[in-house]
Amino acid sequence: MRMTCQRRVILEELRGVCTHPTADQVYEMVRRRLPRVSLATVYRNLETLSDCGIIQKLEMSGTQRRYDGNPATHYHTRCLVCGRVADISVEPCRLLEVPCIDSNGFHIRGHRLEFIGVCRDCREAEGSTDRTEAGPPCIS
Amino acid sequence: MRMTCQRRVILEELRGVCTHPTADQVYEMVRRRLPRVSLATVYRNLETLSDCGIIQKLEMSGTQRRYDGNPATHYHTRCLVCGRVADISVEPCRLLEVPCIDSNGFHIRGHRLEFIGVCRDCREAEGSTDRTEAGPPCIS
DNA sequence: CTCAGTGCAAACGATTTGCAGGGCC
DNA sequence: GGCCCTGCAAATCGTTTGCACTGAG
Repeated sequence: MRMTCQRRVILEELRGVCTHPTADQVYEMVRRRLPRVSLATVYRNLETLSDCGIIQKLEMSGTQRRYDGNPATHYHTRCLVCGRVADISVEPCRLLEVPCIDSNGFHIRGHRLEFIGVCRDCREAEGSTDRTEAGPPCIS
Repeated sequence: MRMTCQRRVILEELRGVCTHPTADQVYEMVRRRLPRVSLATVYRNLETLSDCGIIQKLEMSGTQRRYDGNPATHYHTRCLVCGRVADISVEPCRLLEVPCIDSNGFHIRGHRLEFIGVCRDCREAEGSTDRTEAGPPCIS
């Protein structure tokens, strides 16, 4: 794998953030340093880099793909309001990764786990506009 | 919600299989009974039915969406060779669903977990060359 | 009768690909 | 100097949407 200028900048930019950007966000970041770069190049390099295990491709819950400069196994939380993705400090469940045969004949080789939640910003935005603020103490 | 003919057939067909079909597979199934149905109608109804909690939308790792006629919470295994999806008999981890605030300020409301493996057919197809050993602890 | 639901076609958005040059090793 | 990599544009693919019409309640 050749370390071209584009590839290096993409990797540097991705490692420089903790936001798990989408391909077009990476494109915008890279474009500030390499104005003539193309989106296709960004896609191709993100693909190549994740194939090599240098970065991580995050594919879950039917949304736009995201990329993570940290190749180590760890889990993420996704905000169901704004889509933001953050790392979460849950230990990887190695138990679930022990190869085994399940009842349907599948040879299990791994798992994907992500958490769904609401980030602080979105909670504050929601909270200031509706129901939660005005309610009297709940006596249930 | 009106129970139109299209909606009823889509639901019946989806409940009649355990293959977790994609929208176009549902379309083909429905088309055998309603030849003039449109793919857009299938998409719209699958959306409506899952919004109502009657069926489940499965949005898994970067592939085509799939649908499940069983609305109860359960996990799935996906074959990394052929993409087939099957139920897996792992108890939902209720522990992970207890609302809590993580270290990044996310209010966790749920999680998504899927298992990745190779189905029996694909193992046999690629198979005689490699690992046939029985795996240790089995999850299911 | 009314309006949610339909079929059709066209739009859409994310990602991929064909191609003719350009530059890393 | 070979050939991997690039930029550009167009293609692809799953999914969604605008519109006029239809049929369930």
